[in-house]
Amino acid sequence: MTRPTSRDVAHAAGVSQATVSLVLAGKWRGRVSERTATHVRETADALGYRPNLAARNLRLGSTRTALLVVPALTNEFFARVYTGAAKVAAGHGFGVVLYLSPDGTGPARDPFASARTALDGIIASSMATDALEGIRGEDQDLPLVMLDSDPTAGGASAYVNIALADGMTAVTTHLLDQGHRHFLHLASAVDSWTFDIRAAALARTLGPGTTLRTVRAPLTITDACAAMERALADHTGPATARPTAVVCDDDILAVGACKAARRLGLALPEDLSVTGFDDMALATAVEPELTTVRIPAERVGEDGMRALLAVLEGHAWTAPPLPVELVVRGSTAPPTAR
Amino acid sequence: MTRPTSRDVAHAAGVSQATVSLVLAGKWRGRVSERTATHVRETADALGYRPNLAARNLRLGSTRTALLVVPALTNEFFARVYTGAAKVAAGHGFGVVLYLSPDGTGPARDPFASARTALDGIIASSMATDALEGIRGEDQDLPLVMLDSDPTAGGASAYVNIALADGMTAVTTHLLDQGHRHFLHLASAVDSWTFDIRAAALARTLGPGTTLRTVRAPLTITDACAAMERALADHTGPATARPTAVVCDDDILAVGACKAARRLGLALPEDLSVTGFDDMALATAVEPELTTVRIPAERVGEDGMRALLAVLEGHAWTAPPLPVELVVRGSTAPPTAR
DNA sequence: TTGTAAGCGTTATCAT
DNA sequence: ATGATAACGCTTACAA
Repeated sequence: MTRPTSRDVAHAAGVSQATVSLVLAGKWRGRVSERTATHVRETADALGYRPNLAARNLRLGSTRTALLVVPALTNEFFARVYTGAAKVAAGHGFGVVLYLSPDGTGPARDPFASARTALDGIIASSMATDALEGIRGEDQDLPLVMLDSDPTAGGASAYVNIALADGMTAVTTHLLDQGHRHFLHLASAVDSWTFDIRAAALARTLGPGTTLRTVRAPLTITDACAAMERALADHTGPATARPTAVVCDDDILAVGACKAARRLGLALPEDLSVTGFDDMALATAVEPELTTVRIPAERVGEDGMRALLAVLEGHAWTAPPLPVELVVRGSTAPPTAR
Repeated sequence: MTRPTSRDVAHAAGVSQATVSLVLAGKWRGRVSERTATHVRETADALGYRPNLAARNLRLGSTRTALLVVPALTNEFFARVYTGAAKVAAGHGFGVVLYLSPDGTGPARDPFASARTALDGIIASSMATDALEGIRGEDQDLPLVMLDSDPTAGGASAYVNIALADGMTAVTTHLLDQGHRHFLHLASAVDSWTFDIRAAALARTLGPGTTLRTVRAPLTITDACAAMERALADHTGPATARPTAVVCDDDILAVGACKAARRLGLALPEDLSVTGFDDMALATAVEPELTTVRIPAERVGEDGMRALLAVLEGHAWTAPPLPVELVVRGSTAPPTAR
């Protein structure tokens, strides 16, 4: 037996298709008698009727589907963003389909070919500005919500931002208070606004009498470790002042930095303090646990979906940046005099 | 201006809608002249025509969409499975929509309500057998591919399996060869076939003259650490033989076990050997790096999608279990005599 | 209060 | 080689 249609339900209940549609859509107030309404619902249940979404979408012209564009899922941050977005979407009868932007944050190539669904809107997380163009070029009038991206770039329907600068200022201040003066910034190699803003906040917070050196690495533990080993190797001689604190753009980078330090025989946190960013599961997996900045990743996804829903209903959507929290753990300590 | 339809393209090109459809579907061999075919394609490009998928789905009765059911995305294993499935799907013009089964592996409640798409098939990963019923109950005739699940349970259209028993046997043998005799099995608290088979292989491989104790914990680092601390606390006195090797169902559990050991003042791997399972990024994040069993997670997703595609084309699909690989790192060593 | 009918954009079957 | 036409299952005026 094939799946029952609304016509089958109508026939079985002895009413018209229109009545079935009205009842099941819940908009029958004063248009269908209470008695027939319940009767229709019962027969629909009995037949196990579920509406054909393709037909509904065709008729309605909307699919109640959002596309979430993220660089990768193996990064726990984006997995959490998806989880949050999907949760809010489900509560509103929406679906979320993922698109993994191929080259990390490079221009997204035809997201519609792979996410084979008609879309009501797009949510993009931590994308480079030029990647935005790649998406927007396809469909100029599709609502676009940007998460964790440059709000001054324009072009999007709404922005969900995070108080990243506050977070970076907080860790930096924490390290300064502990007496650190020589900093190494282990930055992400991908050129993205979300990382630029971290660098800016770090540089701004460091006052006079401090030194700052920047090293970039791809967002993997091994890459970060290698980059860090090279960077610290420059400081083996007593000529230049070795940094006593390493500020990382990300927990993954921080873990790599810790590995490198250990390989070079440095004790953590006595010889070197290391800080992360994001506070993912990784941060408490390692020893010592990472001092880091907690980002409410699920909340980012939730607000992204809320913003999209608002835009779709014609409302503008704005909200203050999501607050972050400094989490002090064992990977930071005052520098030991030597 | 609204999006152009095939009718608009037909009108602009001066041909009928049917011709447009044939040309764009690529099935016009000997039915449409070469000249008009290229003309149609050009006008379609010029107008920026893209077919309405809702209409196509309605007409064709299939959506070219698969539902992938996983317990959670924050577990890197499932993120990799998704990535593999999505990659293969994209190559065949298919989409993959995710459904996060709420309670880890509990019965999935109406996956269709949240993944609001008509589906061509379902791929379920590492689900408990009763969760299978929850899904299948909705649509009896929908193709179902089970990943990493009991192939003898029946009911699915195809199974993709992993040589987990081989992997567990390999780690166990590795530990036995190193001289370990007293084992602790840190098992997953979720009751799933994928973990049952690990336990069975472990018990089977341990010969006479060995002891085995089992402790269960939820799949988080903190839970694993707590469970492990309780378990090892029982062995503080010299009365009972403290285990020298902890075999874990998962890298996450293993990391938790390492933390617990360190808190109790045990040195790794001298005082205690710990092994993981999966070989996720976590395994090399910690110090010492985990001896573990590498599972080709992306490959699992890829084969799952391939199996579904085969089933949809009416072919049966079978393949040998995916091979796994023992990766020996620093978390295991011969037990030190005391 | 309920039924009739048109149309959403596509593909497939028939004529021409 | 091409065009007219009928579905696919649903929603929503409008008619009764």
